[in-house]
Amino acid sequence: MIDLVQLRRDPETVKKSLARRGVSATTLDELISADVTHRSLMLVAENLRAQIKDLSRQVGEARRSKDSATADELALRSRELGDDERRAHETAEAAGIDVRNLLLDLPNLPSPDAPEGRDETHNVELRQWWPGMDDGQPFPSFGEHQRVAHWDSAKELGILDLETGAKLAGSMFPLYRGDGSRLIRALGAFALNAHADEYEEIRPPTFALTETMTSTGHLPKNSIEMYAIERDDLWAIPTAEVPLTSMLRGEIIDEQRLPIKMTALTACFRREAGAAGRDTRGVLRVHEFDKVELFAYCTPEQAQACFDDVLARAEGLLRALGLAYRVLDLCCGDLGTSAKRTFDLEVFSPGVDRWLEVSSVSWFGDFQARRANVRYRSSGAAPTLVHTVNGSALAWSRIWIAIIENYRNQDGSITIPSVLRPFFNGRELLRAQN
RNA sequence: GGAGGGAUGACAGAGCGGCCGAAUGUACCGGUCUUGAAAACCGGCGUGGCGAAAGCCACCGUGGGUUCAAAUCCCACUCCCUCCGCCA
Repeated sequence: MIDLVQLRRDPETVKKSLARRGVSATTLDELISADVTHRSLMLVAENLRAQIKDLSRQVGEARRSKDSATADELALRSRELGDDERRAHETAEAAGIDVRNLLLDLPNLPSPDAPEGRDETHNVELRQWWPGMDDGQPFPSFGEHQRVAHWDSAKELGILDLETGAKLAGSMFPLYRGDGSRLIRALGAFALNAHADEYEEIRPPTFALTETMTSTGHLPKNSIEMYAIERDDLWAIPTAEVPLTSMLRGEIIDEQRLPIKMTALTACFRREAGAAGRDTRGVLRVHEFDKVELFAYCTPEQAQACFDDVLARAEGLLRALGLAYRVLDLCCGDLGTSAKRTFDLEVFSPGVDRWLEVSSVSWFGDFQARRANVRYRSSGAAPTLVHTVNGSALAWSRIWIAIIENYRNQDGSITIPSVLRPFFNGRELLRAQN
């Protein structure tokens, strides 16, 4: 949620900033006038309320001094005002809901540093990295044995069973088996271990209440993207960002505690409505996948350092896994609703012959904190909204693809990246199993 | 699932339907005293909205209701605690 006070004080700046992401000035003018209406209606209602309270106070005084004639008369007047007050209050409240709805619809102001652009074609590639690059080697050229899509090679190895997954939960719910399953587990454990030095490990609930989803901004807008368990008013989380952002909802944090850094490995659920058919072969796009998330609540001053740290950790994992990747600076038009700045990490996978998004690192400013009402206080000062930063490190279903495809050998076996071998009892190869 | 108890400011903990936005204690901030600290004493100390300010309004788990007037009465719900049952 953007800052309404800022919009009031400096509408031009807000308009200019949001125009970069395609929000029209008319939309903002609408909000501004709704806000004016709301405030004037509120003033009317509050004045009536003040009069009623004053009269009621006088009734009490009259009663105490046994002047019941005056008391009755005052009570009657107050009662008459009551009907007006109720109506005024309802009108004002409705106007307030209008304002809130308009406000909830608006995306965050992009960072001044975010590149211009309407859609993903305008994203800026900042850099690439690949194994051996630091020693002057060129981008890897891949052999024919690596040009095999994972849906073929993994099936051959017996580590991915999409048919059985579909039998259990429908299409796009993958079932990994044997070493395929173990590889997923290894990746999650590897990442959590890597982050545990500075980030508190959290294992949150996989489901969240409507109230929680709303405070993170996932509801009401994105409801078709999420799985719901209506009977219990629960939603399957699309990312650990949801529970982590809400952990300190409504609280005022002592500045000394910031930054608060957390990491969590959870399943993530996405309905991918409308995505069927495109880029969905194998496990390119699935309804359920595991992801390790990094998250920080921080002061505005700490935000840049936190952002850099999350990005560095995500990149660090990719380097440790020996996978070629690139970093994209998302343009204004491609930013998620809540983000001010986002860097995506994409890994190259030769079998499907494309870059796969495996991480998204975002700085949200106080946008999420305003809705979730998370603030901090530095000694004596008024509470201030925190900033939030988060990023995946990493989303495993696509890393899994990249490993299966990049590390495929001529005989069809897969070389296990060295950092993962401890999770395979030291084994180096992943072979066909029966 | 059954029975009972509870939910008030950072924490603890009062609060006959009417000067209660809320006693008191602790913590915290400022000051006096002190070489310094502690103690003692004095003062301050919730959040949000509107407003230039004075001030007004809202908030005592949540949502309704009764009343001229609700933290206080009524109803529903949520959460927590204790006991019983069931069970990874």
